[in-house]
Amino acid sequence: MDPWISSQPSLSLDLCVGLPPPLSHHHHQAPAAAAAVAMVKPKLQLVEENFLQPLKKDPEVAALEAELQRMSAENRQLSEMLATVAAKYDALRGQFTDMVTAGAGAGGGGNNPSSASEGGSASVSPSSRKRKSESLEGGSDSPPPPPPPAAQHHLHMISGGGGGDQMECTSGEPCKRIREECKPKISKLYVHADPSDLSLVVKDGYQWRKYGQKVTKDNPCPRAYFRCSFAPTCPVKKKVQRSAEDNTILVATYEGDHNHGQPPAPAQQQQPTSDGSGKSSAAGKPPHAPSPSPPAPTPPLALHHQTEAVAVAAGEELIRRNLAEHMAMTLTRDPSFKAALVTALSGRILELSPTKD
DNA sequence: CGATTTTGACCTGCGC
DNA sequence: GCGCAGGTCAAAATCG
Repeated sequence: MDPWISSQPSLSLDLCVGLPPPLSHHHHQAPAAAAAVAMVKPKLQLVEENFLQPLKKDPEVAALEAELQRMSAENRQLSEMLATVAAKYDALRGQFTDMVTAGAGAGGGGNNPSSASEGGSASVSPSSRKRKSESLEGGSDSPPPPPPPAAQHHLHMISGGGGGDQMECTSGEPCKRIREECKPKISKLYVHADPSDLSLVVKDGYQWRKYGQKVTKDNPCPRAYFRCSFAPTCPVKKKVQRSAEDNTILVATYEGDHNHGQPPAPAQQQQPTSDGSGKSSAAGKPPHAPSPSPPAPTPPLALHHQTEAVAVAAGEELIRRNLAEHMAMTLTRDPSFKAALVTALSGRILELSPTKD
């Protein structure tokens, strides 16, 4: 089992009913899970407020303690269930990793069926972008683009390295080769998204402005084109498209390099805005910033020169976040879990109700 | 009313 | 040269 899971406060199912809430720092670790659990939080707070009041009678205290013990037992049960689920997930993840590794070894770079089309389009776009770059920025020899500091539930991140593995052209076409070399670095993110969520929004901490959408040939799902709107001169572009094979996977392709720091709004809360409207959910724009603290001293710029190993490490972190959110969503969507929770809480509320005596 | 999204038209590169 | 497909533009629509 993944030790990380058991260390996550928001995943330990430690509801702490009746106790001062350990509202600690898990916002930084598993914001999505915290957000999901927040659905039941108001009820908990209601209970807590009553519980923190001076206790009236000893029998009542005894009853509450008994109830607390019962809840604790239930909590332990749920924790065990979670451990089992996590173990199964770990096994599946191992299998998935093996499959990906095997696929990469055989395909030589194309580990995703959709990556063929992505790569194909990427090989076309630079030329058109080149003509633009001639007029816009005078040959920015900016460093290779960074994998953006993704703060969402990413499944996989691949730092494409526009210069690296895509330079396999041996047909001896100098012009083509030069074009390839001028190509901005491309990195891909594989993001797990709710299939019902029709919006092609990948919240990665940056502000994006959508400037186009296109249905591509080999994928019925439209591809959305985004531009970094935080800085007018930022050359970074992003393409987001659902995987043709798995509708729950969003493939985000980043091109270019941010020439600015990360916007102040952290992409921490990834409330699944699965309203399908895709309207007011500005692309990549976090709904609101929970902490008014100023932006960190431009971590993205620091990340720009990270090695691929770091990118992989970030991918691991993202996988964990993804797991956290997925589990939280699964739990909160489980009717039996909700029913049990509501039963326990309503019983407690009735017990503490002033109209009781 | 300004910012953002939508969407059809246009441009460009590539393969045949 | 032609057609196709991807990428971008820009006017209209929409939202806060």
